[in-house]
Amino acid sequence: MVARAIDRDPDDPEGRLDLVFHALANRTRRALLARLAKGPEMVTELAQPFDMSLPSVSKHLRVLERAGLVARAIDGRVHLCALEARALQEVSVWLEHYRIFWADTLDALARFVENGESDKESAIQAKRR
Amino acid sequence: MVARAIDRDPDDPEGRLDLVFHALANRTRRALLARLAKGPEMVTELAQPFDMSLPSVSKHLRVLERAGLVARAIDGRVHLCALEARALQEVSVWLEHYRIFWADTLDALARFVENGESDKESAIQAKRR
DNA sequence: GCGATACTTGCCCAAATGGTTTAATATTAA
DNA sequence: TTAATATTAAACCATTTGGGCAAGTATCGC
Repeated sequence: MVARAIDRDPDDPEGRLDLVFHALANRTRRALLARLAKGPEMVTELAQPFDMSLPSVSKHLRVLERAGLVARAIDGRVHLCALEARALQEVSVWLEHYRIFWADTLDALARFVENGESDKESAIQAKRR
Repeated sequence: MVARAIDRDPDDPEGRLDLVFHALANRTRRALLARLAKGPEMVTELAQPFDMSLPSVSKHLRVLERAGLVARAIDGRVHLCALEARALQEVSVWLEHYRIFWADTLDALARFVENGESDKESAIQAKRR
């Protein structure tokens, strides 16, 4: 009844965002990405630090792969996984539309800190806007 | 068996990321955010464009609220909802750690476009790195 | 060939998700 | 006071998720 991730058209930007955000909404998968940020790794090595069975990690990797966050190079029996930033960049583009909503607040809060509370009113003002 | 969203410690950054990414992993909720980016709205107005029952939209709003993406001001029987950017900013901070992984590729591709293919090799090089 | 190694697949299970409909609650207006 | 409005709550349902284990499939080294 609910559209499954696997049914989503990969050419549909909303569908890709569904896949990417879903993939990121799990701390094991985010930890895998953090690991891959240091360089490519094979599946067994990736799974090693997790208190979890290998098949579970394998499934998490597949979710990341389908989201375009991980690329896989199969070399014999070893699957080498690497971070694929394209999908993260799509998230960044999406986020950009909302940046205006916190930029002002941050600027004002930064001034507030720098000026030692003297700019408190404008900080609150910015937050309310 | 699996940790539920509601069980997550809101002071735990990973838990907050779980909540935010999960909230964003649904196109109805992203559409609600896009709507709220134009200004605060009451629940009924927010729900109006969606081919979905009001209680469903109400639940989506609660998910967004728990993730810190939406703030609610109750005025009589009307609940006014507003975009709350704090949580999106956390996503931005998280994403920042990975920016380096696509910045190079983008720079090289930009040069590639500017130089009319003359820089093709370095673009591919950057992509491979 | 044959065992060890590196993975994936398939099946099971409890819990979460996303939707529905029907109440319930609270506030406003007539 | 009574009816309409705005919204949530509760109960229900199908599907997805995330975990486990056991079995399958390649591939490598001897």
